[in-house]
Amino acid sequence: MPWRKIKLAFIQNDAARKIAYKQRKRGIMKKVKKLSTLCDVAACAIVYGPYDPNSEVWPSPSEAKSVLEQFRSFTEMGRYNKMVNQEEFLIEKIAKLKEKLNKQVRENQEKEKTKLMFECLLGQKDLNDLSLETLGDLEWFVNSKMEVIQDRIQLLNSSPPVVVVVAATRDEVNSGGGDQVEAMEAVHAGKQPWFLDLNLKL
Amino acid sequence: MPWRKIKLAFIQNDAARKIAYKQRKRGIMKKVKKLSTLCDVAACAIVYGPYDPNSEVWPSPSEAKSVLEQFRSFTEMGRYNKMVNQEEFLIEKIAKLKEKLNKQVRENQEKEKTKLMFECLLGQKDLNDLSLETLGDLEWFVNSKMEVIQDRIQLLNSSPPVVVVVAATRDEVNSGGGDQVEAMEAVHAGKQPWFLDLNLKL
DNA sequence: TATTCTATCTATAAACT
DNA sequence: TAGTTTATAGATAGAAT
Repeated sequence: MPWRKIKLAFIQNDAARKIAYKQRKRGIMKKVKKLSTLCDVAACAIVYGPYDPNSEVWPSPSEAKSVLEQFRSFTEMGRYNKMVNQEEFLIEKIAKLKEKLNKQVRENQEKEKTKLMFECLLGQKDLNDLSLETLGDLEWFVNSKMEVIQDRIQLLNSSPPVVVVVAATRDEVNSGGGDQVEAMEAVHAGKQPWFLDLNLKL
Repeated sequence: MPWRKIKLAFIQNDAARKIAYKQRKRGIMKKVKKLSTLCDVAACAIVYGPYDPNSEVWPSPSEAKSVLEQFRSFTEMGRYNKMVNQEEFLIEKIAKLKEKLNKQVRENQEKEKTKLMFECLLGQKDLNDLSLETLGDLEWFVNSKMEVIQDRIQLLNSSPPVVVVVAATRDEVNSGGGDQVEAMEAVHAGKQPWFLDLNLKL
């Protein structure tokens, strides 16, 4: 951009981040509008900023909803019978969400540990902050990986960036498709698209 | 834009419109991603093009879904105003749980990516198994870490100040005993600590 | 803090391959 | 039809106000 190119990463400075948010949000809305106008496509944009009290929506909340509605009817998945036994449904919903949340928390703890280890390895975290138990885990983990790492080091020293490998591999994956493709195939197969089952969620 | 500034109106020419659609769609996705990254905001973008068979979604169908749910609850909260107290209570509870869950999920995804990256770097995971989207994330992540790592390399090549920290911390551990003592002795003897090799070579 | 300015970076219409 | 190049319009980070 202007005076300096900024790194594509979270902007630490609060003021700068807020300004960037405001400007870029405006820019995005503008571009969405242009795309819609120039090519006559149905589009909507939603941004939930931690700064403004109400979220930003284009063209408008109602029109954005109508865009979603449009596709609901398009796939003929639209009309749902009125929900009976509302209270029972909600209670059940809560139970399921709680269960899911607990599972997530457990998984989080496990990943937290793994991540912590790597942060230490990268020198991003001070080893003094770690508990005795965590240090034990860290040592074990690293020791167990030493052999693999040494091999890896040799490989990386000879041939350049991993990024290149990634880029090269992307093409192959491209034809195979990811879960996004999978999801779209599901839609085309007549299943309930993820973005249409909103009325099931609350 | 380039050679000629175009009028902000529907592009009559089919070919030109299709090209513009493709390019601008890509540009929008890019900008949404940037906004989300730079300012850490929840955002999603959906474009239903008359040209491509499958609609374009960012960041992923699943994440977009979670953002849309927030949007929906925000805009349609009024619908439940007339509900009786019990139901209202339950609904509010659901909303809070959802929010918490979504946050957990996002955190999880972040950690998943971190872990995945290291697994790839360690050669424990085959890049061919990754989806296109995941590879994109991976590439971004690796790129973002490159700078830090390069700095780290320079630091580690000159002097190993981390060793001091480790040794200091290990003394506490020492009372617990174990083969850690051996490792620490190696450190004190001036050898390169095991976890520094990794940084050096990545 | 918000607005405006400006130098620079990014996006992209058209040409080219 | 799709990818690359080029020249220009648009977006925007930091400074000025």
